[in-house]
Amino acid sequence: MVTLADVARHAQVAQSTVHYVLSGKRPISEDTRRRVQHAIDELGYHPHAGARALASRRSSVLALVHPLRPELRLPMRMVLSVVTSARAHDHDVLLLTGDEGPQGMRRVARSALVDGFLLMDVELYDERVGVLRELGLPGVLIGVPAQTEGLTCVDLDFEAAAALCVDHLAELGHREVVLIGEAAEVYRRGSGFANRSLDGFTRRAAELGLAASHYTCDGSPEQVEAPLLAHPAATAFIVHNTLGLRPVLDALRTRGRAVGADVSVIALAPDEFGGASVTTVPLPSDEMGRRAVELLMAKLDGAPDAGAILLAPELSLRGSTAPA
Amino acid sequence: MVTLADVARHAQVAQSTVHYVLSGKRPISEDTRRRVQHAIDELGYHPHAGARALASRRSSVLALVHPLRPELRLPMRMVLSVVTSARAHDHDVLLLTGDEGPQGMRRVARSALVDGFLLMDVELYDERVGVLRELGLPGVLIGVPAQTEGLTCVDLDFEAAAALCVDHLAELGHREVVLIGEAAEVYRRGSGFANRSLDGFTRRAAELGLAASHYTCDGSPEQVEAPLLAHPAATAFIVHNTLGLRPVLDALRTRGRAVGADVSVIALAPDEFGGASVTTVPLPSDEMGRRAVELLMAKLDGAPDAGAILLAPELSLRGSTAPA
DNA sequence: ATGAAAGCGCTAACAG
DNA sequence: CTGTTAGCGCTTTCAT
Repeated sequence: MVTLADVARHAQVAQSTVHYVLSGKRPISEDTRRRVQHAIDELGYHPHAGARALASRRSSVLALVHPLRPELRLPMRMVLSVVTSARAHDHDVLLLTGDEGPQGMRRVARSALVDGFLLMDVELYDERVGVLRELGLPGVLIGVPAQTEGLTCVDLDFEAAAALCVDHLAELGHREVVLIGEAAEVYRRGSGFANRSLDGFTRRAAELGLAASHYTCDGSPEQVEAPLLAHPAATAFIVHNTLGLRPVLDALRTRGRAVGADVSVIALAPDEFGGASVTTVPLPSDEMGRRAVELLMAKLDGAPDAGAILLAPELSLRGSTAPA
Repeated sequence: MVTLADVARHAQVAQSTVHYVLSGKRPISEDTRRRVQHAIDELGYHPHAGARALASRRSSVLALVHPLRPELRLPMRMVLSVVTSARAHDHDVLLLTGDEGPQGMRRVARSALVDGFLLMDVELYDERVGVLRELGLPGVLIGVPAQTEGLTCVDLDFEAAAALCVDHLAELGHREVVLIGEAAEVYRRGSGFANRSLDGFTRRAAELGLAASHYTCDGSPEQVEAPLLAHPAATAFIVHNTLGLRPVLDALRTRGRAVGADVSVIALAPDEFGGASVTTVPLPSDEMGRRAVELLMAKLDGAPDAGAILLAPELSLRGSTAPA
């Protein structure tokens, strides 16, 4: 392995000089800088991560924590965005899954393997938040829990997002809107995003004087059919259910209704679902991952908690909504 | 931070003694072992990862490398399986994406951040394989490249998998089979799995004397329809195209054909696709992740290359196939 | 069966 | 602007 000492010898300077050209924490004369840089390139030097972590008390690694409940969904878009953003700040990403539970977080924190935490998919009452507080390491939540004091969270403003859906449909002249939401269990579990979007939906529909109804949907044929049967004349549907979107579209077509013509459907879902033909208010996975990393980097540099940061929703107009 | 010295002081023994009760590399009297263990628990000691890596020249971290091409698919099932398996062997997982290119692999290897590599989604001619060789660190490929000498690879036996699909349909009495495969570009790019399954399909159909045809499919309506139009009387379809599966099923239904009754469809896809009603030869993501980790652990312990390990396909019978 | 001590490669405080 | 040096916390060799 090539060490700092090797580089120093090669460049005829002291170790610390090499260190300081690398860290930039000290003024270095142009001449030595060049000699050192040359030696570094020549020898192919890379600082030893462990030694660096030991001496500096910083590992330059972030832990990305998958929800503790053993549900098999990994928001890939966001994971990639997190890794890319972390690299842009010279950090790497360690993946932690729910299997190990809170112990996993304690382990990597106490062993100084990571400098901070990114919690994915945070729910209203999330075990990980307590662990984060206990550990005292910087952390950023993706998703908003019930209590946000002393925390930093990023999420889509689901209330505004649902309201935006209603607005769009109202502008198109629809007078009755039906929300096909997540499975009942999701609301009960206290998922922040599901409940907040339901609130936004209900409130905005009331403000605009629209008839509004809400159905939970677990994706089963029965629960997909239920809202359609109950509202045979409804012309506007909002689907906040990633897996239910396709079945709902299929069911509408089967009933001979032309989506984007005599019936409008708008989805609240990650962009990759729904494909190219469904009007959506997309979950900005890339931006959420990026913002989360940036907020964490700021915290590592001593910035104070930022509270709950809600990203403004945007309408992604495609072919599935039309005038009433 | 609680250090080895703290524990040693607390237990009235030497540092090295604490170390050896932890590592088990030396006989320790029952009495001291208890005292030390007690001190460890009492103080909540966790060894410092960086210090350990520095002294032992092992980081206990594996790099999981996402394909370098910037395609946005992360096989979540497998990632989770890899992390879980790695933890079972006292290792953590660092996620590397394509963004950084081969430089990322060099960086984490040379800085001793990781002990070995797991390459996901390896193609026939994969840039990462060369980098792996150059670095000289242990690595396991998930997917099989053109040259496997001096390597260790895990993958589903796609040739056998496709043959198994053909067998199943032949047993049901079908005499003509149609393979709806991946996008043309995937075959051209030299994806190992796509080409190998095509081989298995062609060969077995020939052996059994079945009429066989193959279509590439990019998921567009045209390419989904094409095979159905060309073979209006065909009763057996094999779909090796994750995203194309749903559209194919829809298109068949739209034409009034009852899947699982007058037409049979079998999918070669990860288990989560197709849902509960499609007969599949599933990609064993969990097992692949687990095997890959185990092989890598063995390599870290000095085991020789294992070559290409092909997992036997299994038929997962559901409702979408029926007698001709 | 246990202890003492020399590094591992880097950072940062101190000295000039 | 540059050099010297004392650790960081753990592993391992050498003693006993």
